[in-house]
Amino acid sequence: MSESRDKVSSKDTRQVIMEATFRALSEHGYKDLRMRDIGDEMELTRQVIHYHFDGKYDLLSSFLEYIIDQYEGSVEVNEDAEVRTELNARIDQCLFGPEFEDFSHWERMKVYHELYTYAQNDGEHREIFDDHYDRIRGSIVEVVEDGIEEGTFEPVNADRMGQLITDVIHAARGRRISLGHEDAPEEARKAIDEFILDSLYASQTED
Amino acid sequence: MSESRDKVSSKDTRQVIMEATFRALSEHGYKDLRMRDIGDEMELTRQVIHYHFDGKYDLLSSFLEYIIDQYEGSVEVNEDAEVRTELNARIDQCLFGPEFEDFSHWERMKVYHELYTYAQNDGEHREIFDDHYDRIRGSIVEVVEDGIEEGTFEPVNADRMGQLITDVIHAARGRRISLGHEDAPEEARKAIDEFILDSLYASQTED
DNA sequence: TTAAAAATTTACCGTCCGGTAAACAATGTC
DNA sequence: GACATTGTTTACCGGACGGTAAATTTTTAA
Repeated sequence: MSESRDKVSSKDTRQVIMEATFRALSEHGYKDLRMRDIGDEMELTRQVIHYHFDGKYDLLSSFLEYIIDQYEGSVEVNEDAEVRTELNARIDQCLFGPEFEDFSHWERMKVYHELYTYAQNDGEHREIFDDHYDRIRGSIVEVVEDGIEEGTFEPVNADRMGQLITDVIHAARGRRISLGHEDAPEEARKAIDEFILDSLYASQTED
Repeated sequence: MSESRDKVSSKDTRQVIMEATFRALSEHGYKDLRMRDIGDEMELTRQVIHYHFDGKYDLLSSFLEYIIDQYEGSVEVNEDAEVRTELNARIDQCLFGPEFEDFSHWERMKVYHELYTYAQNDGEHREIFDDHYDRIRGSIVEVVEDGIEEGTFEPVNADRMGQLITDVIHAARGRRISLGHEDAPEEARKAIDEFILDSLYASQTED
């Protein structure tokens, strides 16, 4: 019984630090984040961070992977579902988060988006995000391609279509987060339905 | 002859500081911007900034308005043009910048986008950006409404359509800037044409 | 020409922040 | 139970950064 009891020793500490970093980041923002702020969010002292991570930059890099993993882990795919249903499901997951309103979801997205934007100034972080973005877009493109192959969707340029949908999702989330437009995701959902997806269903009866 | 000669006294200094701030911001990023960096970008000493602005925050707030004014000033409207042409022109301006490749355009957009994202942590800056975003979206919605009124466009929800286009533009620019996807604006342009604008032209012959 | 006002520079300071070293506690091992 | 290893805390430092005060130059107004 080396773990899961009162003392959290070793591996769990990194997890504790990650969560504390999340809270600190979400309160102070990337620019004003101090190691001290992270320390204030945990029961341990801030110096313990230096034992587990090689300085502030290393910590933030690890955190970046941590929060991206959480994002991707929350997107569940269902290969067997009908393509129209599955496409809608994936769009909804990206726009509204996993299942019934998780209260921390938008807080996480806020931090995620801030890190995303700051990554433009750091080659390493930028690459991590680029790969991640690729996977998210890929999960949309995938369904579009499947739909085209089986003849359910019009034979459009799947990459371009997937990219467009991903962009709209991204922008709507960013608008909700940065400008406080609470209805942005819902409105984006409607716009996608009314103005974009019809290009996929063109030859069919709309319902 | 109080100005416009060798000595730049008074009003011009603020302009010099703004441009120096732009360069410093574009080199170091918002997070790592030091007053010293701005000083290094001008011929004057960094302390002169404190004479013209009330500290770092005041400087950045002024800079925010400065760069937004530049953005909006670069968008030219033509009320007389045919609505389809005018809509395309405005989309292009937002996506590619004013006229033939201005080399500083994307550098300015990079700074603009970074400030935009950081604004989420500052109520005052956030409001400035929100108003600005409203005006940009408005300039798109406007054309769509005109087109619907004169019967050139389908009677869609103009606000939703304008918002969608604005979102796509914003996302594509962000992707080019943050992830280095050089072709994002061009691809977005094609996607808008192929998958979105057709909802406006539905009853007409496509060309 | 000269004195006041405005603008800029030089020199300097207090504080804040990331990081480290050494002391201390807990855990595992024989 | 001793002792090495790992993990955490306490105490502290050096440098960096924003800001200021006073000296200096430039401009404006008589």
